[in-house]
Amino acid sequence: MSSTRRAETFPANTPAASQIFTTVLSHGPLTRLEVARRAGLSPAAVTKAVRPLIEAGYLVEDADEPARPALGRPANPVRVDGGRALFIGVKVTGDEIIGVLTDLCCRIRVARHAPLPDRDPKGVLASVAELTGELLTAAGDLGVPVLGLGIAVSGDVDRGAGVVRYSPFLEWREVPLAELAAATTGLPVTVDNDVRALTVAEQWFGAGVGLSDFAVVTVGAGIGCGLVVHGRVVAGAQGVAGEIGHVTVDPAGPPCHCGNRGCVEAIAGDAAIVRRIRETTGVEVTDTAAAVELAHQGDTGAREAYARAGEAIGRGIATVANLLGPERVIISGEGLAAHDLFAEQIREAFTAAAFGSAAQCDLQTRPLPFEEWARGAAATAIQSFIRADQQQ
Amino acid sequence: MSSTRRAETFPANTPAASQIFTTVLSHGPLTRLEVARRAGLSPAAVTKAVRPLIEAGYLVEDADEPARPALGRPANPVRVDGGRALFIGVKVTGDEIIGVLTDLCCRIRVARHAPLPDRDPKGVLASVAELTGELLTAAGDLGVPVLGLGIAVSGDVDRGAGVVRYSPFLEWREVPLAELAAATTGLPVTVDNDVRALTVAEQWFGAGVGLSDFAVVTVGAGIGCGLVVHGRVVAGAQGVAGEIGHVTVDPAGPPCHCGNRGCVEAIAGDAAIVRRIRETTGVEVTDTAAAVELAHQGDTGAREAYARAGEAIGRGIATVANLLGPERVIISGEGLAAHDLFAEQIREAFTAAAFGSAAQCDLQTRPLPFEEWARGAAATAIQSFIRADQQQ
DNA sequence: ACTCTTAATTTCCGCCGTCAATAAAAGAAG
DNA sequence: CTTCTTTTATTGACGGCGGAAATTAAGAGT
Repeated sequence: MSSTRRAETFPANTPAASQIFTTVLSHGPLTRLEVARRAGLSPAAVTKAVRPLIEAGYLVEDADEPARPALGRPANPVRVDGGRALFIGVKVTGDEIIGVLTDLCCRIRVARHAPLPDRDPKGVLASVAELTGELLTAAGDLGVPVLGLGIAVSGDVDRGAGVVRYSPFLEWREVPLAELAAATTGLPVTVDNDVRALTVAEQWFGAGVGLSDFAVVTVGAGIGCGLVVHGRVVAGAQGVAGEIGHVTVDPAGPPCHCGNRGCVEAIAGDAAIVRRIRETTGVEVTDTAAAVELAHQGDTGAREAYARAGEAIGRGIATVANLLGPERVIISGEGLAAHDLFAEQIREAFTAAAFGSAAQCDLQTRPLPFEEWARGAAATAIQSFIRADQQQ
Repeated sequence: MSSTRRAETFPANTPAASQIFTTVLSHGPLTRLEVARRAGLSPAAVTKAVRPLIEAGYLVEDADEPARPALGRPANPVRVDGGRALFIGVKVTGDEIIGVLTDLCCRIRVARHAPLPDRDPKGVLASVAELTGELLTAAGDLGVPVLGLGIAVSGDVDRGAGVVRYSPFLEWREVPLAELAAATTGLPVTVDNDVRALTVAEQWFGAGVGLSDFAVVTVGAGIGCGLVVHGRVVAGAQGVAGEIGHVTVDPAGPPCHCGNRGCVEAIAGDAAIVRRIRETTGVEVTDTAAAVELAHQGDTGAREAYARAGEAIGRGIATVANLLGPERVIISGEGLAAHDLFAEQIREAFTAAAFGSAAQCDLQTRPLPFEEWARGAAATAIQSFIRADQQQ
C-alpha cells in the first residue's frame, strides 16, 4: 500500500463532457435531449460525449423504461452507474474519525468510526490509514475499485494545495495532509474544510442541486456556514469564508472565545446553550442531551435558552440572506436534535430580520446523520475525480 | 432621435477576444506577451485577437516607449483608445439626475446634473432624455459616437431584463426602463442597481481591478454594499444582494424604518447621525453638513455620534469579511466627507469583529465625487457593449 | 557584420461543438 | 399490413478557436 498505484482517470477532457456528466449525476436519469437542453449544448455534442462515458462504464442506459408517455421514438435515458467506482470520505474531529465508503453517486455503502487517540499529524495519519484500509477491504469484497479519498477537517484548509493551514481543534499549522495521506494510502487525496465539503455534497447530491446561489448552515458545537455563489463554493481570498458563527447578534450578549460578545456561536453553540441553562435554572446540566431533555420536559429556563439560540441563528441566517440573496438556505447539523425547540424562533427571527425580497429565500431543514460529514468528504473526492484539472 | 439607430457592435465574438480586451482595458498598456500571460492564453491567440481590435480602432499600439529596460526586440504595448467611443451614464436619485459622458476607459469628459421635477416613469424618462440629449450634443462636438447609455437606480433592478422591479425612492414597480429609454434615446440601454453599477466601475476601472473577491461599501444617506465573488458581481437570486444597511448591529439600538432595531443604517445613516446628535446635544442640527461642522468643532456629543456610526460600519464590514473572505473592502460614499470623524472607529471595530484571517482583508477608502454614481452607470454600459451576449 | 535576446507573427494542425440531414423506433391512421 | 407522424438519437461535414513550433522582427552589445 505504500506505492501510489496507477490512478484510473476520468475519460472527460473537455469542459462539455464534464458538464454533461455532472448534469446526469445530479439530475438522475435524463434523455440525451434533456441533457442537451439543461447543459445548453447541442444534442449532437451530448451523443458524442456520452459514448465514451458509457464505454468506460460510468454511464449506463436506463434499461427500465418508466414512463412511455408520448409519441415518437422512445427516449433512452442515461444515468450514472453508481456501482462503477467507489470513494472514501473521512471526517476528522477532535476525538474521533468517521469514514464512509460511497459509490459514484455518493450513496453510503459502509460507514465506520474510530476513536482518535492522537491529534498530531502522525497519529491522525495512522488512524486515517487504518480506517481507509478497512474500507478498502470492504471495497475489495465488492470488487469495485476505490478511486479517491476525501478528508474533511475543520479550520482553514487550502483545498487546491491540499494543505491544512490552521486547525484549532487539531492544533495543526501548515500540514500538507493531501500529500501525506496520498503517500500512505496510495489514493488520490482531496482535503477540504468540513463545512465546505458538506456544501459540495448538498450542491451535487442534496438540496442544492440545480441552484447557483445557496447557503448551508450547520448548527452544533459551532455554527458554520457554507456558501455557493455563481454556482461555485466560496472559499474566500484567505481560504476562509462562511464564518457565520462569529457574526455579532448582540453586542451586550455573552462573551465568546473569539474575544467579542454576542456572537451567534456564543448564544447558539452547544456549550453556550448548556451554560445558559445552568445559569438561569441552576440545574447542573452537563451536556447537550441533558439540555434537550430538560427543555422537552417543559423547563422554562431551558426552553428560553433554546428560544434565544433559535433567534440568534435566525438573525445570522437573515444576515447571510441580506448580503447574498441566496435562493435557499439549508439548515443542518447535530444541533437539529433540538430542532423542535427552536425551529419556530429561527423562522421568526429570520423573517423579522430579512430585508425586502431576501425574505423570499427558502429555508429548508435537513437532518444530519453522523456520517454526513464524512459523506461530504467523499463528495469532494468525487468532484476532484470528475474534473481533475478544470474548474467548476 | 425617435428611431433606434443602427448600433455599432464590438468586434469580439469569442470569449478570448473579449477577455483580452478587458485585460488591456483594466491593466493599462500591456505587451501582447504580458496579455497572454495574464489571460492564460498563448501569444498567438493574443496577436490574432488584437489585430481586428486595432483595425476597428478600439486598441492602439502605444507610440511612446516609456521604458526600454532590457535586451531583445522592443516591446510594443497596446492600450485601449479611450477616445474611440463614448458612453453616457445617468444616475437617478429622488430629486435630481446626474449624467456623465465618459470615454471607453470610463474617464469622465462631461458631467451635468439637473433637478428631477417628476418622479413617475414618464417624467424621469423625459429628464433622462433631455440630459442625454445635452450629452449627445457634447459628444457630437467631439466627433465621437456614443455607443451606449447606462442608467443606475437604487432598489431592486433586473439588469438582464432591463426592468426596475421595485424602487422605494421613485415608488416604481416593474418599470421596463431599458426598453423605454432605448425607444426615446435610440441608444442601447443598460439599467442596473446603483451600488452594483459602482461596483462594476471599481471592478473594471478602480480599486477592484484584478481582484476576484472584493466588496464596495457606500456610506451616505443609506449604507450599501456591492459584492464581487468569483470575479462576478453578485446579484442575488431575487435580484437583491449586499443589503448591509439592514444588518443588525445592536438589537437594543435605535429603531430603523425597516421595522427592526439597531441596523447599520439606523446608526450610521446620515439621518440617524443627525438625529442622534440632536438627541444627545440638544443642538438643532438639521443636515449632515451642520453635523459634520459641529463634530469638527469638537462637540463631544457629535463626535460620539460619529464614533458610534464608525463602529457600526466597521462591524458591518467585518460581517461581510467573515462571511465572504474578500481580498479587499473599498469604503466609499458621500459620507466620507466625515471620513476623519470615524475612520479610526471603522478600522477598530472591523479588527475587533473580524474573525481569524478575515482580519487580513485590506480596507481601502476612496473618495466619491458626486458624478461617481453616474460613472458607475457608464461602466455598466461599457460592460454591456464589450460583452454583448456572453457572460463574465 | 555577427550574435544574443526577447517580442511578435505566421503557418499548420487538432479538436470541439454546431448544423443539417438522416436513421431509428415506436404509435396512429388508413 | 403499410404508410405516416412524431420524437429521439446519430452521423458526417464544416467552421472556427486556440495551441505548438518555427520564423521573422528589432534592437543591443561586441
